[in-house]
Amino acid sequence: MSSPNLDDLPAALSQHAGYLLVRLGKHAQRLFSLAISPVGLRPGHADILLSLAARGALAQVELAQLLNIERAHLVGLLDQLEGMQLLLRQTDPHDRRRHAVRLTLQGEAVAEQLAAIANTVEMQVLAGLSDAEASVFRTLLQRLARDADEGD
Amino acid sequence: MSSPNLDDLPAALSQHAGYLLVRLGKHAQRLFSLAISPVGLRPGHADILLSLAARGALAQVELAQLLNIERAHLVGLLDQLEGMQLLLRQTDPHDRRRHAVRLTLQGEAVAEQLAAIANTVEMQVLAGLSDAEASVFRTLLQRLARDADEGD
DNA sequence: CACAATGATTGTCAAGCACAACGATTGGAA
DNA sequence: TTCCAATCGTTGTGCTTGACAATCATTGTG
Repeated sequence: MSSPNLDDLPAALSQHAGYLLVRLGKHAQRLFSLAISPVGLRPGHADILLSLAARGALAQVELAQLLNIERAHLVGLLDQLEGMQLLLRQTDPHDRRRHAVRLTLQGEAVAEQLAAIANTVEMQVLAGLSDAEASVFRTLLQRLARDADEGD
Repeated sequence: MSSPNLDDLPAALSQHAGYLLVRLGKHAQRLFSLAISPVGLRPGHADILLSLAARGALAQVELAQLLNIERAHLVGLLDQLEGMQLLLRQTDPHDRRRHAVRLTLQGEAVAEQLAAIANTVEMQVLAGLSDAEASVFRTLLQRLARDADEGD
C-alpha cells in the first residue's frame, strides 16, 4: 500500500507550479545534500566551490550576489572551507576592503568531485523525463530563474 | 547596472535542473510567504488549511503524509491554527489514538482567502511563460513530483 | 578634510527539517 | 486472555537557512 500523496493533494496545491517548485526544490536539495555528505560538505559549500572553479577568483560580494545568498551567511561557509584548505582569502591590493577568494589545488580537485556528484543527482532528479522533455524543462526553469532575478 | 547573476553562473549550476529547482523553490516560497503574511500565517499553515478545505477531516498522520512533512512538525502548526480558532482536533471514536482535524467556519473562510492569494502568486511566478508553456511546465513538475513520492 | 558608501565581519532571531524518545492506544500472536 | 509489536500524537533537541541590525576598516567624492 504505497502512499500516493500527490494524487490526493487538493488542486489548490498540486495544480500550482509554485507549490510544486517548493516541494521539488526541497527534494532536490535533500538528494544533493545526501550525495555530498560523504565529502563532508553541504550544498552551500558546493555552490561556492563550483562557482570558483568556473569563474576563478571572486570577491565575497560578487559570490554572494551570484549565488543569491547573504554576505553574512557567506562568511561562515568560507571560514569552514578555508579551514579545510579548499580555498583562501587574499586582500585585494587595489581595494583593501575586498577579499578575493580563490580555490587551492585541493579545492579544485574537490570541485571536480562535486561536479560529478551533481551530474549524478541531476540524472536522478530528471529520471522520469525523456531527453527532449528534460531539455524543455531546463529551458523553462532558466527563463523563470532569469525573471526572478530581474523582476521582483 | 542590474545584476545578471544567472548569466554569470557557472554551467555546473545554471545548467542543472536540480540547482534551479532549489533556487526557484526558495523564490516561490518567499513570494508566497510575503503574500500571506498580512493574514498572520506562514506557508506551512496555508498548506494545512488548503488541504483540509479540499479534503474535509483528516487524521494528523494523513495530513503529514499528504504534505510530505514530519508528524512532529505538524503538531506546532496545528496548535497555532487551533489557537486562532481556524480548526479543531477531535479524537476519533473508532481509534482513540487518532485526532481528526477539521476546519471551523472561520477556517474555511480563511482558506478561501489563501486560495485567492495562491492564485495571485502563481501568476506572478509564471509571469514569464505563455499559457501553453505554463501548461507544459506544470505537467512536467507534476510528473517529477509523482516520481519523487514513489521512488527514492 | 569631512562624510557617505562599500565590503567583510559579528551577532541575534526565527523558521525548517531531521531524529530520538515517550505515553496512550490498538491489533495481532501466543 | 495475555503479551508484544506497531501506530499516533506529542515533546525535546540539534542543525541548517535566512533575514536584519550593527560594527570596523577602507574607499572615494564633495
